[in-house]
Amino acid sequence: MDDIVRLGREQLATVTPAELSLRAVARELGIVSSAVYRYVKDRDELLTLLIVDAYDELGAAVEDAVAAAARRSARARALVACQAFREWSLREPSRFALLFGTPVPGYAAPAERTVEPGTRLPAVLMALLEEAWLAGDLTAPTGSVPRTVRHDMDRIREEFGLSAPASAIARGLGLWSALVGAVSFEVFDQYGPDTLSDPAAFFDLHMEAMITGVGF
Amino acid sequence: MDDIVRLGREQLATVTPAELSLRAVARELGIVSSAVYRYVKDRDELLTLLIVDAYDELGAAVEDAVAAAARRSARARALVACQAFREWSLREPSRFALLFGTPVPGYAAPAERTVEPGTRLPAVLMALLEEAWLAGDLTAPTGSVPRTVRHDMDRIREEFGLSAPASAIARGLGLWSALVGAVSFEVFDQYGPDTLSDPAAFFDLHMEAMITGVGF
DNA sequence: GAAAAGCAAGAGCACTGCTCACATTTGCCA
DNA sequence: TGGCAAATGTGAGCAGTGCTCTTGCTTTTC
Repeated sequence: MDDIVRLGREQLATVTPAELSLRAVARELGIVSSAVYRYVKDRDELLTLLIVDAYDELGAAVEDAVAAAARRSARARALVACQAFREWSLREPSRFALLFGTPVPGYAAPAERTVEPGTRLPAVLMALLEEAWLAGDLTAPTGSVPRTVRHDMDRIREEFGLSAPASAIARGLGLWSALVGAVSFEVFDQYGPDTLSDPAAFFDLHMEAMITGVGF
Repeated sequence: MDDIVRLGREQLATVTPAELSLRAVARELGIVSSAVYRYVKDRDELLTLLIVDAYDELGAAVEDAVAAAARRSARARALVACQAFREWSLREPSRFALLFGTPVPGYAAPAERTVEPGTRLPAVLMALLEEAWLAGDLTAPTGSVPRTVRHDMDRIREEFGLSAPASAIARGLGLWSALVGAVSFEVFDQYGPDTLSDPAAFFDLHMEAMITGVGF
């Protein structure tokens, strides 16, 4: 099992999720293709394993980076988290695609196995937001929040035990999607060719603006 | 040729770009698979055609929406553009994935055919930004812009003939990536299941915040 | 030592992209 | 109208994919 996941992960280094091949895994394992089905029900099953694997590694990378900056401000650590996210993603483009790119065809990730590791990342951002809020370092955004949205944000507050106001949570969620968008642009080469000579600097600038927008 | 593109587009309504099948197109065309190669060099060639097709339709949808709101402020029209982008994407998830999702395996879009239609969208945002700037309705963000980024932004300014300052251009580009990120989250179901009961309201709230952040 | 699991093999099905030699149809020009 | 060349369609074939099923071997368990 470990070998299968490992080989799958290795294959993702050179190949996009959609073309991940069970037969290739079997080949490298020195085993006939059908034998793999002893251990893994499906190609989808392998994908799920790899998704969880990637979420875990990415989550650990971000958490470690944040922990290593423990003495800095919540705002600074939020930027650190974004940078760690970006760096992991650029290092592992295919695994990033697995998590945040086009979902593979008929595959629907089983919620009970992927939601928990998948929330780990936004949870880091939310924890920093909460910390800043409790320390009085977060200025809640002005402007009203629609009732429906407020309701959803309140549910999130409850679920994660947050005391920051709904408007701030909404901004945090926005930051999360913007972060993925920015990284996705880089990994998938969405900026035109040669428009950014120093993508890291642009990313930092953009993310600092986003973080400021959240109220940090 | 038109039939091939049309059938490809229809196929993309039910299937992701990675599993777009030339044979299926041939089948629905009542033609043997190899005959398609008379008209289309490659599967990649068909993908390119569909990409251009999708960019054009999406670009037109956004431009039309903005034009239909011609009497409103630049800021309001920026939100309209974002909403039009979102709506088209939710209506055409596979084509959105074709443009902004995981790039298909070995395929590299030929720049000379896709860059121009692809810049049409950010161009809309930039035009609104420029308009607001010229009207004095745009407050340029404070804070310094790193030299490398400034240089890149200046090149963009020149290319598009913009007079807005580099810092504003950078914010605009950030808005563009954040927009794609937000829509991608919805189309690809990245928010957890049932976290947003009213995604449209959340999107509007988020985008208004982003647009404010740009300085509109 | 025998029965019962666990594991691997290999054939086979339906699908994909793509190539190539061959047949047919079409349109144009003398 | 006849003929010819270009355009178009055919079908077989190669290499690859996911997946299933039957067969056989090996290891564990009783």
